[in-house]
Amino acid sequence: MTRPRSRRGGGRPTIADVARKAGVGAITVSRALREPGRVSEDLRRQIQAAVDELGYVPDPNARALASARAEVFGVLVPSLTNNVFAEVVRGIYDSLSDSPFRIQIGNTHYSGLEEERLLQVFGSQRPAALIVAGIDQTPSARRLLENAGCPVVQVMETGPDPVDMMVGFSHLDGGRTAAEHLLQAGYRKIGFIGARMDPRSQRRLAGYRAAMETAGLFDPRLITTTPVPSSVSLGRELFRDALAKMPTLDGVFCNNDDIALGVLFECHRASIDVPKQIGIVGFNDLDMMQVAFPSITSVRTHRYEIGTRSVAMALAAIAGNPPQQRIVDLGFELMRRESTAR
Amino acid sequence: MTRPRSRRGGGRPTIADVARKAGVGAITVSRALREPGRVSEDLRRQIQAAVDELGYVPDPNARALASARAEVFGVLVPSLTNNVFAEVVRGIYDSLSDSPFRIQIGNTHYSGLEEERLLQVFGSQRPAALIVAGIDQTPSARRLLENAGCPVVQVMETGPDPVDMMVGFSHLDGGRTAAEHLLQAGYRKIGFIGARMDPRSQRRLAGYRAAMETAGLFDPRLITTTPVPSSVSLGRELFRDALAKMPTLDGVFCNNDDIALGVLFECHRASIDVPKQIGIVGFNDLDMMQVAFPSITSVRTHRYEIGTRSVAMALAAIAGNPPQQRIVDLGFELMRRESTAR
DNA sequence: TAGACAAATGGTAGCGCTACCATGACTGGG
DNA sequence: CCCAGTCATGGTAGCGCTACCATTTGTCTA
Repeated sequence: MTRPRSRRGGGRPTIADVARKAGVGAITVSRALREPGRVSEDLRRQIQAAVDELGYVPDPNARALASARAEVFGVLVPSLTNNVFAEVVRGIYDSLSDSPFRIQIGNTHYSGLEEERLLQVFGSQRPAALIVAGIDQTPSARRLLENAGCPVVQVMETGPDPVDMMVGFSHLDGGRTAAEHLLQAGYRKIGFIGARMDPRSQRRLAGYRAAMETAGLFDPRLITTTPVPSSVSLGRELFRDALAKMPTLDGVFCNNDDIALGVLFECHRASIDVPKQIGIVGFNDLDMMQVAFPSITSVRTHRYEIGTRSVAMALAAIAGNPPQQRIVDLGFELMRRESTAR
Repeated sequence: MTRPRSRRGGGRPTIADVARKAGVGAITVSRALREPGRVSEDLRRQIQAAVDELGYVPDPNARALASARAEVFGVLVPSLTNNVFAEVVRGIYDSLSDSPFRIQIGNTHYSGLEEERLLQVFGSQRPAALIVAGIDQTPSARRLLENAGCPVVQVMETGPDPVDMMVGFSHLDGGRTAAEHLLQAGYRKIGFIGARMDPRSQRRLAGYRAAMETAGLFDPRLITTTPVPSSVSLGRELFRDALAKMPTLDGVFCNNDDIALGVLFECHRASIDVPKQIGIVGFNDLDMMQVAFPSITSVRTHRYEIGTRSVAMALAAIAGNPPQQRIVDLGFELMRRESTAR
């Protein structure tokens, strides 16, 4: 016995209601909504009128089930509050705001295991594309990405071996450039200060180290790091530690701008002249770097563009035109400012 | 003619595969996964073994379609990069990480129309709960929230008329407290500097104004605002404008900490003594406020807790125990620091 | 010991949509 | 003028899961 349209769903209009009202088949409604070109002008108008009148909104869940593909971009980042990733995510959102795709963000907390778990969760939805931060996935996470059955973009870094596509830049080169700039400015005892030493920070450190070794000035005691998450106050503390360890320090390359700001404030507090006694270089070039007094030299990275570019590549791949260039290096730019001008 | 299990879905194991392998009905598998208590110990073990062996992961789309309810929390914030909302979102994520609920974030860009559009999109998924920033929804957005058919939590602010539940604090009181503090510290020509004057900023301004009027010191020329999004560099510029307009300014209450930091840097640059010549108060109390030199007085808000609390309330409501207290005021705390200690 | 009742399990029928094929109406080339 | 080829439309059969109702078995009370 068929109950009379019980509507356990709650009474929202369905595609069948629209079809009935427009006097066409359900499929035609479905097509009119998804591939308007394949439905005649006339019917399209009729259907649109019925849609408007009923206030019909397609059910994305039913759509995903029937087509075996959800209109969802899965995005995996290690942190939600770190401004760097927030900018990437903003770029992704802005690029997708006029598309039918929804976005689902996963926060891995810098954990490979959490990344695997989230990849599993995301994969179960059959997303349209996946955007993941970093290139250091665990072997099993990498396997999940390879078998995701959708375009995958690794962002923030470039490397030799993409799962599918990549957009980012070389953190090693960025670190080297920062250190070389300090060397050219005449600083010699240049420290490295870093918090939350994730793989990208490690590569910046490696770049710093390469530059220092080339100059014959490397000394492991110049390095001060901690696994603790980065913050301005931590920058201050780490700088104090670094000075205690090596009182003759005359420059610092900071892992990121928060740390650099903490260093600057500690210099103010301890009446250390910047840039005369200490040169400071940050990383990412947040807005505040140019406003600080003195303004702080930093390596500008193109975070928002990484987000928009990754979406563009994924959309192209979804449309069947995978970009010819699978690895996109957006580079970086050294912004020279007062903090290293002596 | 039934084709032999065509699996247009792509060959992943389904609940029927698990049921067959475990020698039980599909429903029993479904129950074992969702309400283990209702399935006998024996079968539960058998089913778990089959799930593990096949690597079965339930399809959330099919689940949502069948149960008319998606395991999704919809979250609407006006900005992704503003640290304030990022903290709220982080609290939401952390509270939900061990639950089956996924999170979908919408970025309204401070636009009521965009908020309506996103509410429509979210609603079509039949989310388990909605968390939205602010209490100033457009009438039609409010209607969408009322008819969402799920718990709704408005966050960041409290007000008299919740759609369903609320977690936040009074921005008016926060603004008043900041201004009163400056007054008590002996400042008289106290300016208000604000960017992106969203409704919350407007209420902070109203609180400032109330305090100034009570003291008989209000002057509209003390107010400097702009609709432009907030940033540290903008803080610097607005402070310059404010000083040009009113050279005798001796204190500023800043809309937020970014602005306050910009003001501090400009003071450094212009050799204006803080706190002697100018007192500065920020809002939100980001980490850097306590590290700045001089450290900056700010109104600490409990953003992460707003996130965790809103989830707790929503989960309780989903479980059928809506909290007795529908409006939760988490308050704020004035952090007195060097920038107002003269 | 019968009857009532709860606990454990299963079958059926969709949820709302789209893939896949079928159909009929045209079009155009030989 | 016929038939292949295209275009517009529709019907059918699921996608993978769960709500809703059986059905069976065991347990307790009168």
